[in-house]
Amino acid sequence: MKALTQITTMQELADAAGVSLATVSRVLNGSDKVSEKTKESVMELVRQSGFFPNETARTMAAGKSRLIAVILPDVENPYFSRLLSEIENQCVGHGYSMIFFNSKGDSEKEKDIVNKMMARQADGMFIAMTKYKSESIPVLTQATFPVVVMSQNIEGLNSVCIDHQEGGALAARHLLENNCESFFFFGRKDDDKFTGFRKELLEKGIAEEKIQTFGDNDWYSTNFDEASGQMDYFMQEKLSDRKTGLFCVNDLFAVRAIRAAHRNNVKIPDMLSLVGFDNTMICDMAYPTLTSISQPLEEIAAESFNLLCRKIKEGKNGEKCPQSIIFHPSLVKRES
Amino acid sequence: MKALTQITTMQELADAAGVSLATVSRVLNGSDKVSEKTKESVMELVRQSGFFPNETARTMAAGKSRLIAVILPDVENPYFSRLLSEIENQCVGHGYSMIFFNSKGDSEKEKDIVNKMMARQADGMFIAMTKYKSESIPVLTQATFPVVVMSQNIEGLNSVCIDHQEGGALAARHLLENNCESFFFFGRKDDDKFTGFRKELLEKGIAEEKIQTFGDNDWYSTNFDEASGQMDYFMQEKLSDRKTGLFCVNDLFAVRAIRAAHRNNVKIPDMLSLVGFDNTMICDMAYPTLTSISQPLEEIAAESFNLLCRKIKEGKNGEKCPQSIIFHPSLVKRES
DNA sequence: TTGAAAGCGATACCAC
DNA sequence: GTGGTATCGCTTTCAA
Repeated sequence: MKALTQITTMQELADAAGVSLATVSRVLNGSDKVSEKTKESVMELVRQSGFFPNETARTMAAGKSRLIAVILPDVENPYFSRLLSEIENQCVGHGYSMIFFNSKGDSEKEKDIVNKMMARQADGMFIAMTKYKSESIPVLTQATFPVVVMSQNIEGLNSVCIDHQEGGALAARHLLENNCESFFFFGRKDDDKFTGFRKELLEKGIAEEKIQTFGDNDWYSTNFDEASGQMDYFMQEKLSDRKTGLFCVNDLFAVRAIRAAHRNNVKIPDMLSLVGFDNTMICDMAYPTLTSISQPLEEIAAESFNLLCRKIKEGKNGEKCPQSIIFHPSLVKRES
Repeated sequence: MKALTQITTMQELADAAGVSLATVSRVLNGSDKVSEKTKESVMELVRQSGFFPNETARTMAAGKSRLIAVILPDVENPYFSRLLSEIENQCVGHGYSMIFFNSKGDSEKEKDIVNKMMARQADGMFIAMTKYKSESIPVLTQATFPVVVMSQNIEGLNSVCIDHQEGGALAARHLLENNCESFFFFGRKDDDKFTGFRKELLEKGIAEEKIQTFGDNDWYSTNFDEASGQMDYFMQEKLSDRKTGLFCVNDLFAVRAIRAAHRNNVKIPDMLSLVGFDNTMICDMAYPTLTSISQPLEEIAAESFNLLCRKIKEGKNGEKCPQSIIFHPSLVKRES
């Protein structure tokens, strides 16, 4: 007879309980076809021995791993670390474990990860991307598990995100209300945020030439020193006598703008009005505090998780009709 | 005959290659006891079919999962998100996948995670804790895999961290050099940082009553609104005519102090000199920029990983002699 | 309600 | 060098 603490397999537990391996399995999986009596005695033994079923073997036999992969472009961005925290909360709260990857926006890496996760029999995947046309999208579509994209609405894939154009429009409206007369976007021209920003401004009668962009890089990979240089240049060369409005692709860059404003003696919000994006914790840390476009992160995480779970349950059937959930962003006014 | 793209198991691959399952396994695991010729033909088939061996089955058969668990108290703290990023880099770079957990400093959660990870046959674990006497330590010691603690030096466990007392001493010296005459620590009295801070000040002839602490909570769980209130109170009631020095347990709180200083018209660094801890990205975002104690995060991550790998290789033998690696912190002077 | 046994897809030992 | 096969610890039919 084994000592209780030495029980490491269900067979040993079954022997100790005087039942069969199959019965122990049923008890542990909450099957109803077990008599209360045997269920109790088995559970008692489980408690006493502190037995945990081997999850690898479970995965192998059942084909489900209770493992969810999460790919983010950059956890060091407070927006993504917050997102990660919310997702982790959802996963662990629902009995899943989370495998995390930092992609740095590299689509080769993303593809590798998808393969790796298929090999691990992951049940599903969350991914946030930074490119609109990532080469990893086809791979994502053909994964053996459902994928939910959390950054943008991608055709053919389940997506949960905000309406970025609407975010841009909110920023535009705010800058207009603050009497700005020329407008700049720090980020890529093809960013939906800029599309919405520009559209709103044009509709409100702003002249085309009063709307410009700069810092046209992949934002996730731009190093901040370079951005700071661009901001300095902006402060020195681009400001007119009338009030200028600056909308930044994310809060991280907006804070760089604030620093550059200090360096170049540009008064915020007197000469320059500033709007960031993501409404991260750094908005309140900056001086002056940063006005920003807020994403309902908790809802995004929760709905993403619900959607993924639904797709996991649907299995191969549901994979043909990807779903999109679009949230509305909101403006959080602060001092900038 | 299966189509190439349908090959999902090593047996199928073996059939297609006209060799045995065992041979395929040898090829895939880089065994030398395979002729160049068969190795080439198998590899060719692997490439053509895009075959990936099932990692779950590998884990099951070999007993090693190439899975490493990481537990952090709070990814939203930029210090930890940076640490996570470095660790992820190490893990993925060395062929491991990383399962991530946010513990919120809850030792019950930590214990659960250890059990879960044993069930998943994790190869090792990194953990950062916030309590000196966490109840999860005994569980950590008895895990089936090696554990490396990344926040403090804990007896009986592998640890990689900085000398927190030295960090406190650096802060003290800096405040002394800046002519402060009274000294405050925002954080717990029993924090090593304070021990070192206080010791250094006393040695330099500062009177005991000139050294105080406030905000004596578990720092990871304190909500920032509460901290802001405490900072306001501090600014209003605790500053004397002579210059005051404030040392904060981390940068997050130090930034709250800066905000409170603005609100209460306290000039930094004229009336108040401020030192944070961790030297996170927010030091450069604050205004004035924040002087902080820096931890060599990249080295900490790299050495932690090396240590963990060594312990994994040693197996059951090496687990009896836990190792500690202590780094030196450094002061990064900025405007505060 | 219970038990026996067939997988799940690899690894690694033992023959040849 | 190569192949056959026991094995890892569980889930899940199928019978009883």
